[in-house]
Amino acid sequence: MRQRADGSGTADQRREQMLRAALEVIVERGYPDTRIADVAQRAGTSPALVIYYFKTKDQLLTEAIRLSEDTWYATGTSRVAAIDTAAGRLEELIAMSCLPEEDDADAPNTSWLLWLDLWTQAARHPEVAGVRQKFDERWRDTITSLVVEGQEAGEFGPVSPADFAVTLSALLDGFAIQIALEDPTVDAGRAFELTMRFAAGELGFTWVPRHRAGRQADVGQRLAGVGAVRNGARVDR
Amino acid sequence: MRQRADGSGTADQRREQMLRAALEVIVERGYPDTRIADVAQRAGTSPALVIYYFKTKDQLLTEAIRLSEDTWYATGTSRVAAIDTAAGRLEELIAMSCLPEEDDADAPNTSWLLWLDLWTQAARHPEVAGVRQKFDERWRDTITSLVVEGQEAGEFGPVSPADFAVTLSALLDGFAIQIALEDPTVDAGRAFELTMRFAAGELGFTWVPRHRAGRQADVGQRLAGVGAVRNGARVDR
DNA sequence: TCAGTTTGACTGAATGTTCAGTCTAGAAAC
DNA sequence: GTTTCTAGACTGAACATTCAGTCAAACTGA
Repeated sequence: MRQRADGSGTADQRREQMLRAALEVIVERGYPDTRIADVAQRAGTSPALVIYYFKTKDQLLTEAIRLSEDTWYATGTSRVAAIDTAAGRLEELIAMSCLPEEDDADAPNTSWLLWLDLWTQAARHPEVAGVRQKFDERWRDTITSLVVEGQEAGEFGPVSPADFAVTLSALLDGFAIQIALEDPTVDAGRAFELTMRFAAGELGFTWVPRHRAGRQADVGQRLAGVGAVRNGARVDR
Repeated sequence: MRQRADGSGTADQRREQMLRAALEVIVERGYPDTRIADVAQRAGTSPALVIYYFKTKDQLLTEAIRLSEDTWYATGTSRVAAIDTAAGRLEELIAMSCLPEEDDADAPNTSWLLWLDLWTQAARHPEVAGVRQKFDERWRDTITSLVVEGQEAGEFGPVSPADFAVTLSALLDGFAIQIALEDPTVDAGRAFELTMRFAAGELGFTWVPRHRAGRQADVGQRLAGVGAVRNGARVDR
């Protein structure tokens, strides 16, 4: 609403700027070691101002994580919605939790590290637990209805959508850990491939990895072609 | 080696006492919020003594987590070794990461919460990262060789043991999160069942849950019969 | 056997640092 | 002139770690 003299923008912009700063710091230093002073510095303001906007440190961090999850989900599902086959949509869904986003300047790269912090905090802080719970439910629901759609379209076999959703999301979470911790034996590409194989086997559609020798090429392709819809999933049941 | 007058035992016992105390506190308060004073109090000593034994707080906590993982793995695998079919061994392996241990007084219940903390710390502290890395490798190797054994015995079909191990361990980690955070839709029993179904499907053996209506009963059985070997896995390929 | 010495276990009281959150007051917008 | 923002300086509490010793068991040598 208000335009500051120095061009720093409205109060809302100020808030978001701080939230983004907070996210960066959380990813770097971890949730508990994130200091208000760090966030303030990165946002180019004073600690006092940060507290002025967010009553407490916890509120700031919780809101930051919520923002991150929400934007991640929103951009991901919008990409998903543009795909016409259920199998393709599922592939995109899996890609969005395995393969790195192109890091757009205005979309803070949802780091898997953030998830680790989210889980750990959720264990002890009810406030955060609520955020995670909702986020997880939404995620599983998304998978569930995607499966139902695929079944109605005849693309997928008759498995229990709920069971499949629970299992797939667990698998993705597990791989997220490996990716976040940069496990040498499980990089993002392998996680993606194994997950796709699981999904294909379980739901009964055939899937062939596009670039046999090129997981990196796959990632590169994501980075290069923004609008290019991945169409490797072939349905033939 | 030395016996104290008050019966507090040798230095080694002291150390272990502190490590166990540390584990309890970590589970309760979380890794970063664990204070030396807490550990000292629970071990019935002074903060200074804790530092006397473990140079720093980090060393104490890292060692505590290592101890926990090692005893968990050791007791689990010894149970596994007593089973004669590969499918049965696999089931026990899965049970040990899904279903709660009987909480023996001298074996601190490996809480899944500990894993969350382990992962989060591993992300930022190389020392901890090493511990996790080794632990994970060992775990996947265990699964891999179990699969190979099963294949040689003709119990399992011809899947890639390495791929299966990576996928299964990711799935288990993912479920561990849900269990740790007490997700209402994914309790330990359901996680166990879904994981077993995945394993059975993937490896090609048939598996029927023992107590259809009784996941809880299943856990209860574990709690009751210590030596009773679970023998629900039937191989028939 | 026993004074003297060493050594490891242990403690209470500092010390110093790190931070979240407050206070005061000035600048900008309306 | 009043409300909304903003920052610098500050406060108070929490905590890890240090230090300067105490205490008792174990060893040593006569």
